[in-house]
Amino acid sequence: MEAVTETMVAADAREETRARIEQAALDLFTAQGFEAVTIDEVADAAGISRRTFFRYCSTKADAVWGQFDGHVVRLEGMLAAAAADQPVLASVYAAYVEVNDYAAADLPMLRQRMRLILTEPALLAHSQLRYADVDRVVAAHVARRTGVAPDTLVPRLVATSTRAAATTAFELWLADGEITLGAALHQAFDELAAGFPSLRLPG
Amino acid sequence: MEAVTETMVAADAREETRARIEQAALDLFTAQGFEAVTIDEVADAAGISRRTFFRYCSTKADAVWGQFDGHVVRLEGMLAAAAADQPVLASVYAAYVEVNDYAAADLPMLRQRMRLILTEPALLAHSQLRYADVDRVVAAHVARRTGVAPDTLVPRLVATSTRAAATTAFELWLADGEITLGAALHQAFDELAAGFPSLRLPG
DNA sequence: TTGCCGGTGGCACTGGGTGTCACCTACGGT
DNA sequence: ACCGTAGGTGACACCCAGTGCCACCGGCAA
Repeated sequence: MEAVTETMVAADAREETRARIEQAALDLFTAQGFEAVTIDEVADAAGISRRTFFRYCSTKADAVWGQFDGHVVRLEGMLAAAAADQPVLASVYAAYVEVNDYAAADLPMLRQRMRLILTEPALLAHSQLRYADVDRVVAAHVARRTGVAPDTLVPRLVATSTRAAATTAFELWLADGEITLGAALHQAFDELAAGFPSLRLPG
Repeated sequence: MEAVTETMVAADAREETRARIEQAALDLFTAQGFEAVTIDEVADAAGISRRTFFRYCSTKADAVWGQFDGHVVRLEGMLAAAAADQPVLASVYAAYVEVNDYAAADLPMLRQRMRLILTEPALLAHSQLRYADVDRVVAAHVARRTGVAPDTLVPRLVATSTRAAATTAFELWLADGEITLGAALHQAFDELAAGFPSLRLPG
């Protein structure tokens, strides 16, 4: 459409379309609610056909998640590269903080995305499927480090409860508005790793 | 259909129909997979119409969960009745164990149900919506006990991570076949409450 | 008998998701 | 310049979950 467009290779055009879909979906879902928006409306807003929408996003809910697969891969890489002498829980904690260390420019979109995911029931449900991938990666890391099978108690429990901590940190970050995402993660992980010390303080 | 049926009041007939739907759904989903079974097939197997199915279960996934609302209510009651001098985490732990103390006769159906929920992606996603109710109840209890708002870090974190522990215990119970559900819950909660002590043991 | 009422089934409709095909465009080979 | 191919796209038809509406049928009270 413009001078820039002319020089675009196919991959670039694809990426640009993907971004348009994502932005259209986030805006429409935020304005009208996830259920109230039709895929036809998202497709129209993104300037593509309904059929093409499903070639980019396998599900209506997928449109909200963007490049989440890349996050899981990055998390996996960080865990694999963690220092061998670092305590297991600390390595998981550090990887979660690092993978969620967004540039300031990305924070508004992240807020929009997470608000939708934590607010809209259908998206909250769908999130479980995405988080299951994260859990597998974390459980595999814990299992490797402790020398047990990945489907035993401790790896699974560490994976699910650290993810619960991360999700809680996101909720806190969304609701507060003041606190940093990193600070929220820090608080949540400290509570978890120490067995909820603040519950033992005088009421 | 039989002599017993003649004496049934409306409420009894409704309960009997509900049970037939649940059993038909569990069996069909187990045999052919959740996605592969149509609601028409479940309705036919239960001897009702498709439209009536939706009067008993608001969702295809709901057919698997049975009387789960009652469990949440019971959990809430147990937490409210917990001794005031009992540590908060211990009261949550005890309530989870008690609400999951099934009669031996109910265990096969529970196994079938939980296997589906933890195995089928659509049901796993849906479970997040059911568990959100549990989390609210637990968070409210922790908040009441600690004198903070229910939507702050500690209540939310305790709720999500204890539920993560319970879910992990269910996974363990399903996969193992030997271990008791109560024993699995015990192991998971002990790990969680002590900050994952087994991670500090020699490799 | 009449009128009401709760549960049921049938029907039509919306909307998410998939399979299929025809088209078009960019590219490499001749 | 021509042709063939391959990948992205749009249009269409289809399946199925879920909803609204109405007609029916049973029991029950006046």
